Amino acid sequence: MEEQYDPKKIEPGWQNEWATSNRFAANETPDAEKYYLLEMFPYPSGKIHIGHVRNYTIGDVVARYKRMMGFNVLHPMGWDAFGLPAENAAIANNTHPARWTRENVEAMKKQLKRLGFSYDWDRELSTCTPEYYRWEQWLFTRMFAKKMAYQKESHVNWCDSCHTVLANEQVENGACWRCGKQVRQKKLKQWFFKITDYAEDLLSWCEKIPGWPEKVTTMQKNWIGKSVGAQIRFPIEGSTRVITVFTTRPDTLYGATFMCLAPEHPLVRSLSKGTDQEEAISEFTERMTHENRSDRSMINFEKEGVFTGAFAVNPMNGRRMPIYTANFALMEYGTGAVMSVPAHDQRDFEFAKKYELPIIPVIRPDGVSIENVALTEAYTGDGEMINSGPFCGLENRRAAGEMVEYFEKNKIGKKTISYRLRDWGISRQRYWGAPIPMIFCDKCGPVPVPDEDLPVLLPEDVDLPVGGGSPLPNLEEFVKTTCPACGLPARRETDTMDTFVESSWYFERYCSPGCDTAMFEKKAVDYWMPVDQYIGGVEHAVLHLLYSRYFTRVLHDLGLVEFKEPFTRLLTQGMVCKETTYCPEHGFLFPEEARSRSEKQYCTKCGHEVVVGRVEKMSKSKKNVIDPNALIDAYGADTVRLFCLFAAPPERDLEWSEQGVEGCFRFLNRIWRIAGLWMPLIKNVVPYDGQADALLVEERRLYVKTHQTIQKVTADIEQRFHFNTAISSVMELVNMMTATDAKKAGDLTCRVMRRAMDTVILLLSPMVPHVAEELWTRMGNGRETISKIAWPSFRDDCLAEDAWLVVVQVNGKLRGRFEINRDADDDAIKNRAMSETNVARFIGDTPIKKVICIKKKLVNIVL
RNA sequence: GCCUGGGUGGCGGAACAGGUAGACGCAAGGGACUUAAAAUCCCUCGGCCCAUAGUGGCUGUACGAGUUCGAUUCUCGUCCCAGGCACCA
Repeated sequence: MEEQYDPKKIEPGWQNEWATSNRFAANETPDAEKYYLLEMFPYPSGKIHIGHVRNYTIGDVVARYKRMMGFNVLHPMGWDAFGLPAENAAIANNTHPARWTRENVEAMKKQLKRLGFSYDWDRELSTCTPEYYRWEQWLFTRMFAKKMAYQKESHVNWCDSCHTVLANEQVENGACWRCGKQVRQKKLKQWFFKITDYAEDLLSWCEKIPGWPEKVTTMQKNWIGKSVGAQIRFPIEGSTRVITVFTTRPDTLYGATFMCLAPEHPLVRSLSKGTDQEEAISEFTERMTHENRSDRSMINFEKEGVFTGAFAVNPMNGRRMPIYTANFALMEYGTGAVMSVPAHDQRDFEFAKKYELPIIPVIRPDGVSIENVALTEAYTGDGEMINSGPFCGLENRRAAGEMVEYFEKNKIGKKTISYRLRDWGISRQRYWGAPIPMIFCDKCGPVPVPDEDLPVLLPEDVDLPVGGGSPLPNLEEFVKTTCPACGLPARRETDTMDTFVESSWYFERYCSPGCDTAMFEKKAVDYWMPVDQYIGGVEHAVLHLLYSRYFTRVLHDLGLVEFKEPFTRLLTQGMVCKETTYCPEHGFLFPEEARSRSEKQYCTKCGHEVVVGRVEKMSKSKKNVIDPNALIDAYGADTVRLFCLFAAPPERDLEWSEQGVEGCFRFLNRIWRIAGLWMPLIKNVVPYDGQADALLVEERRLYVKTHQTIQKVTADIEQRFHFNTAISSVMELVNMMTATDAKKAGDLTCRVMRRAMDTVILLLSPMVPHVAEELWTRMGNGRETISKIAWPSFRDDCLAEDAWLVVVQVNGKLRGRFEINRDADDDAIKNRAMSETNVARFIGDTPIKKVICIKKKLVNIVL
């Protein structure tokens, strides 16, 4: 095997081999233990980016490893194919979203195949096909029947640039998650999924999915935002009506001195009617509706409010509490009304200072008197109740409980739990999505499309409006229909579903992707689900992952699946980053636009010195991207895969380094060379498999190292997916092999060498499958694919080296080291330690207090 | 402000259960081979100190304390960085 390592020559052949033999097709085999490995499917943007490569490489290693471990592995891939970019691209390129999407899928599939991922392509699915969204529509009608899908008019997040509404989760810092434009409030009638019904269940199960990173479950918990408190009813002076507030601090009720209502609160206008505040209120609420929500939620937003002219009565002490409307009160949370306790809430405190409202402390910190001290900020801690009638003197937390009991007895209020989570708004005023299968009839109201009329096909013969927005409302033949209930003319819903709906059940669809009688075959889902290992970016922590958990519960309660949690284990891989280069004149530069000269870099356009900026997430705008295709051309898929795994552990950010890639390429070359060098000697030799003791020193070292490496690599993959350290240990083994002289090798050495060589190839095969297959075959193992070979196992009796290296400390400081036979006892080790010259020097005449001896490791002599 | 991570050589990163800090790789420097270069191979590589150059000494894992025979690892406090949430009553 004199030829050089040339990935171009070997990779396509193996990819072809895997494809034609349908090697990675998965079947339900009840007696085999299943393993469902899933990576988040991509949006077909047209090109695989390096983040995908990393994500899918990690997944592929696990899939291939689990197969070698004997699992029946399901490893599918598909396309999250509905979505806005297709519409924008279609307008820009004068094509159709369907065509644009189809072409992108083809291009990306080709790229994925070039990377050698072991997918079961028979299960490929695309969410924009009627075969897929038909069942989503079917589910929608079932959810409608259960009132799990409902319509309501409300203030929604509207993105002007995307011409559509967004769910709360899809607004980041007041901006659209997709395009980054500021979102504004708009009143619209929309379809919602009642995710709030599952708030408690979703929250409590966060504790029951230990295979998820704590970071993600914490983010979900925060998003759900459970608060335990009470609802309290306040009578309105001179009225029979009451205002109900939600508070987490019922213990502070005696300190409530005023009240704030959200500007949208229905009582605001009616209370002010006829008072001299009417005009001011009207002006204020009008202004607030124009104020966009993102501005209103800015931290430095000035607290502002207007007196309504009315008063509420504190049910405990009869205090008159002026009712305000305030910009910080949110209609969507709690009851839209707040009892304000300025002494114990910082926000209320600031408001009270501004409008000169009374501040009455009702809790004092232990042993501190605050009654007659002017407060500079609210006291939010615990303490002893004061100014609180019969509750004075109690510890405030206890008082809270007793007061809630009192409320319930006297019908003043009750214990209540509030969640931050809102229902999931799924209507999108866009074309390229799954039509919502509803019909509006003047007589019957909203009527679901009957099963036999599903799917409601998305019409393909349309012209997209150039300014954006959906063509569907103007498409007569789509809109006009008849009511399935009464047969009279009716109108079709023209909104489409949020694309996060498709991705909330695709993992179930993979189990039986061709099923045309149901969403999925129950038998297949029962076998494969839940997903054993899910891998993807952390950016979906509260979007896709929360929606998917919710959907699984819906399916569970419809009796369609047996489980509640779709993903048993979750790995969120870090971003791929690269250093940026910036020219003061030309902005960010591509690497090839900077020339280096004497340690510094200069812009090729203007000669300015270039600022080598910080390492940042790869993005087109920063010009620090790299193209996977070009990399594969230069180094081959195996090198690209290897680098993605070697440069950092998967959950951490990965810093891209061209030189690092080069290093990985060199490593594969080195293996190729050693294999070539030893091939004539070991090709027809039986790998050594006996005891280590029967070998000579050098052979034994290599043999033991081989077994140690198997142990280490197995543990690294099994326990933590730390492929970087797994690869390091294989490198160590290879280094030892390099040091073995082929010219002096006897029969036994060759057999040990063959064992080492086989081990290296097998251990690396999930990571660099092409070169592994090639070497495996060339070693004379036939053209049997390597993934059918079992993962190597190690012998416990071959892990121990002949001698232990023991280090000696005196008073905890390292003073010497020696090797000693592995069956030496403690006394022998201690004696040997004391006799070390350098050690003896430090002991001198000082009496020894204590000697600590850790077998195989160290001796510490304490003076 | 709150919640999660994280801070180790010139760089990416190791150290599994409190026991040799810096595995493995990159970069750098030196050498071998070569007419030369590339490739390859070998050596050195945290900092400082020493007439003894060693199996040498001191110091070193953001900073300051503590527990321990021994701390990158455990505890407390401080600083910095990244991500998430943020007027949620």
